[in-house]
Amino acid sequence: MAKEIKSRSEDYSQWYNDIVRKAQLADHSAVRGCMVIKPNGFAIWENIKAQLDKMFKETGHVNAYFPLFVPKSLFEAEEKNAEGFAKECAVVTHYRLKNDPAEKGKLMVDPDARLEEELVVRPTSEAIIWNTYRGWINSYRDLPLLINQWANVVRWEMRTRLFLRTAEFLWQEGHTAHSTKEEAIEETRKILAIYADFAENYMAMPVIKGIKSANERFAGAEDTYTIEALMQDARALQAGTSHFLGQNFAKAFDVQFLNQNNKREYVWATSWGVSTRLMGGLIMTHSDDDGLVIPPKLAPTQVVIVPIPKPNEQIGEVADKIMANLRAKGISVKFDTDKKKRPGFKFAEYEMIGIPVRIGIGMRDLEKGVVEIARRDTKEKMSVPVDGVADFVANLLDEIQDNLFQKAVKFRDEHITKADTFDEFKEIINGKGGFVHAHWDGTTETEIKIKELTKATIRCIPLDNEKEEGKCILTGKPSTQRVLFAKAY
RNA sequence: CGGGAUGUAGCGCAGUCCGGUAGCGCGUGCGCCUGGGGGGCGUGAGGUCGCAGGUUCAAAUCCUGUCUUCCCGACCA
Repeated sequence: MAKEIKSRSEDYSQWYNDIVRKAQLADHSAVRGCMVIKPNGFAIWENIKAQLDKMFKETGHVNAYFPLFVPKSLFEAEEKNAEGFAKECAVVTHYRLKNDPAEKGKLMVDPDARLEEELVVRPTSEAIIWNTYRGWINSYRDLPLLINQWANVVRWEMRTRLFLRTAEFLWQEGHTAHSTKEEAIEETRKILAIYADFAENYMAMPVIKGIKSANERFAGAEDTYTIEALMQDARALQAGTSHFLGQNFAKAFDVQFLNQNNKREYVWATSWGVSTRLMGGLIMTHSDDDGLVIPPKLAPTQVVIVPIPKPNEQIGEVADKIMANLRAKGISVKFDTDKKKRPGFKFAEYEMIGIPVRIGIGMRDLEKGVVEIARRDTKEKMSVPVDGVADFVANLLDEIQDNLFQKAVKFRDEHITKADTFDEFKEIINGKGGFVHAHWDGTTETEIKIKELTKATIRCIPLDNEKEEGKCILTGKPSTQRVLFAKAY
């Protein structure tokens, strides 16, 4: 059978689309720019969600749910935020349809059912949440308020790609209120650390923690912190953001509290989010020309057992025993008893959908008391005695998780390059790509100019950045540190 | 939102220029043979040609409109 996935070297975009389709992660829908997340894709998202949710709760956050619609007057209250999102908002103007008198069987918007005030479909929930918080916060005893919500949001994007940028997407958005600036900044950084921990230790996707330039900052924030990952095509992906909002929203929505000295103060705020975009990052960090590769910690099914050539009683017995042992260790496993498909076909199919470990059991193996274990990341195959399978697989899953991360780290590190002149800068951006570590004079004007000339943007100023005197690569003006540039998704 | 492509069977495509009532490969149903990396032979099923109008004796094909998807740009998580 012909290869069904375009190779990465031939056409990276097409490869990505092929993976999403062939691994049955998502489909396009009847609605422009909106996707259907299929069971294979949603199962991974559920794992992402479960782990993050646990981490949020361990740090004192609780979940709640706020409405999809935001009255326009609330939405516009925080000016910068409203301005930032205005161009991509869906707006509800009517609340009723009626039969179209001109065309039988058709419906039309009832012109008599215009809303007095339009409702904005949330592109993010700060407005509705801060309007609500005003009623919840009275005293310093009510603080901090640490709330998260899992929700869908809508941003009317011109150009969409499955998972990476869709008009509607799923995400979590945390919205916290604090009595001091320091505590809010600490919260912002704490969440960033959780995101980085999750990205690296669960997704096996190395990230750089940093702070955004003014130009790339979230509208309405004082500071935006980010985790930036690098995809296999050497383009950067913003994988999560955590915002220190200062008192902007507290002032816009008049959220004040009485401090211990009985004085009224505005609260300090944060917001933070990661979205289904992480799925895109996961795909583009690990997958290869044979299909999806999922790190074991997020794989809905970690191990699949394939009988060779087809199941019989003896193979079934061994498979059952192995499954029981694996499950006792908390490993998810599936036994493929489908008699209609051939082993070779199953091998290819499970590689396509990214199951980390495959166990092949045939009569020839059983005569020797072994099974064949194949790992998805390296395609390596090993013979392992039946009795030791559970321990072997448990170790192997850890090893795969680690190997995926190390491989990604190596690639990322090889694609961080220093540039000291603009010619060098352009050569790297247009050549090997990746992050370019270069001096910048700190002005938005220069940043925009560089973007116009090279399409590279400032991804972040790394938190662990070393201070270093230098000259801006474009203007030659003095600079105190290098920042990371890259072409980004 | 601008430029360029695209839409025909589940998937990938040909047919469109030069209108005449739809075809190929893969998949799929059934049968037999096979069986340690996407099997072989045989025999079937499956499409109001994206949608809506129009021209015509006749439209996948020509015209108009509209929508989808992809690529490039602008915008953006």
